[in-house]
Amino acid sequence: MNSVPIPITPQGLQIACSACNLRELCMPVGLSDDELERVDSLIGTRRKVPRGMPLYLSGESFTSLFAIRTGFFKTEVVSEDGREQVTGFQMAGELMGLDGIGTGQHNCDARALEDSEVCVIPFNRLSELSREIDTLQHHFHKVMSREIVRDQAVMMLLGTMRAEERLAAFLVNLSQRFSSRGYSATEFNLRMTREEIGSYLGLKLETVSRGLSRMQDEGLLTVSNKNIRIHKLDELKRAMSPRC
Amino acid sequence: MNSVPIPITPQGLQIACSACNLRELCMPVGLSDDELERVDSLIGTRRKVPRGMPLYLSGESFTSLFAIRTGFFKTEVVSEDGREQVTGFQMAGELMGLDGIGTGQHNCDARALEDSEVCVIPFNRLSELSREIDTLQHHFHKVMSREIVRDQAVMMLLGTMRAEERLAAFLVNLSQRFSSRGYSATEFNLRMTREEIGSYLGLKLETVSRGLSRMQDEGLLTVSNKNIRIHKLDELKRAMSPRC
DNA sequence: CGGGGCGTTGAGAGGAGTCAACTCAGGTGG
DNA sequence: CCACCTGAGTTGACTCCTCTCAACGCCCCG
Repeated sequence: MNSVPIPITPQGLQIACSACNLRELCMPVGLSDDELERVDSLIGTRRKVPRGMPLYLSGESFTSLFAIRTGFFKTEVVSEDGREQVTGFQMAGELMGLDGIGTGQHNCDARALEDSEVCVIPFNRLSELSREIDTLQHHFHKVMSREIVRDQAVMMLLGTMRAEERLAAFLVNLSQRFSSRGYSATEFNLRMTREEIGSYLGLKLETVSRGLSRMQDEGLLTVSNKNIRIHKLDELKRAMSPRC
Repeated sequence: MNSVPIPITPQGLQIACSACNLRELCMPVGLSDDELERVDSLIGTRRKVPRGMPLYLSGESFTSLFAIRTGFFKTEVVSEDGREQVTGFQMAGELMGLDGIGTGQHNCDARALEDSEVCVIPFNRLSELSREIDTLQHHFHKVMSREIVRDQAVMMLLGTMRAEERLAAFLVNLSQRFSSRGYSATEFNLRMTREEIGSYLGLKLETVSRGLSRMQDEGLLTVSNKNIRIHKLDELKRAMSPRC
C-alpha cells in the first residue's frame, strides 16, 4: 500500500472536525452541537501519503472524498493518447475526489508533492448526512460549484493569457492561498517542479523557467530554486493583465 | 425582459418531466411513480429565450438551475481586465447555472445561440427534494461531478493540443452529442461563429477558419458556412492525436 | 443598393516550442 | 568525506506555429 489508514484513537479525537484548525476551510458554519458531532463522525479514518505517492489513481473505484489536513497535492489527467495535464494543486483544507462521483471511478491521479495527511470522507455517509443536515448539504453543493468556477478560471487562463501573464496569475494565486492559511504572501516554497507548473499552465518547462528569470530581472521577485520571494506583489498582479 | 415565463397549463402538463423526451438526459432513472410526480412538480415554469438573448448574466443573483428543452446556448466568462472566454456550448437536455451555487450569484453569462426554451428548476426546491429522494440527490451530484470532469477535459485540450487537434476534438465532441440526441453524427449546423469557437478553443477566429479549410482540403469534411459534413469521422478522431 | 457582420485567405511578425549544452543540488555508496 | 550520479533548472540558438494586420468576398437585411 502507498499509504497507511489511521484509525481514530482517543488521541485522534482531539483533531475531530469540530476541533480542527482547518474547520472554517472545509466545514460549514452554523452547525448545532449535535450536528457538529454527527459531522465529526463522518471522518472514519485519516491517511498519511508520503511525498510522491498517489492518494488515488485514475480508474480506481470511487468511495470517498479526501480533505487535506497537511501537505500538498497535484491532480493530473492522462488522456488516451498519452497527454498529461496537471489540473490543479491542492493544499490544506481543500477537498479532492469530486471528479469521481459522476462515474464511480476516479478520473484523475492525485499525488502528494510533500508528505501529507488527509481525512477520508466516505461518500455514501456524506450523502446520508447531507440529507439530514441542510447546512451540510448546502455547503457541499457550494464546494462543488466553486470547483466548477475555479476550473472555468483556469480555462480563461489557458485560453486567453500569454506565458508571463499565466505565470503571474499562478504566483498570485499561490500567494493568496498561502496568505489565507496564515503563511507569508510574499515568500514561499514551490512544492512542484517547473515541468508540473508548465503542465498546469499549458507551457513548457523552459518557458516557465525563462518567465521566472525575466520577472527576477525586472525586480518583481527573487527565485532561488523552489524558493520564491515576491518583492512587488502589486506589480505582479498587474503583470496578469495584457500590455505591461 | 429578455424572456417570457410560461406557466404550466393543462397543455403544459404533457411535457412534464415524466413525459419529456429528454427524460433520460436530465432525470434520474428508477424513480417510483410517486417520486416521479414530485420531481415533475419541481419545474415551476418554462422560459423562452430568443436567439442572442441572455438566459442569465454574470452577477445576477442565483435562484434556479436551467435545463435546456430546445435550442443551443453558450456560456461565457468575462474577466476584470476584459478578457472573454467561452466556457462551453450547451444543448438540449443539459443543465446550466451550476456555477452560481457557490457564491449565490451567476459567474458567467449564458446566451441563446438560437431560439431556445428552458425548464426553470428552483434551486431550493431541488435541494429540499433531493433530501427526500436519494436517487435524485445522487443524480444531481453526478451531474455536478461530470461538469467538473468535462471542464478538466477542456483544460487538457487547451493545455496540450495544437490548433487542428483542438478543432478536431471540438467537432468530434459536437458530432457525438448530436448523435446521442438522434441527429446525424456527420452532418450538422454550427450554431456559433468562428470567433466563438475560437474563444472556446483558445484560438483566433482566423486560425479556426484556416483549420476548417485545411481539413476540407484533406477531404475530412466539407464546410459551407455553418454547415459541416464530416466524410471521414474516423480520420477526424485520429486528427485529435499528435503526429498526423 | 448599400452596409455591416461573418468568413476566408495571404503575408509577415513574434512568441513559445525544440534541441542542446551546461550548472547545480541532493542523495548514494565507496 | 568525497566522488559520483541523477534529476532539476537555466540559458542560448534556432524553428515553427499561431497571431496580427489587411484585403477581399459573401450573405442577409434594411
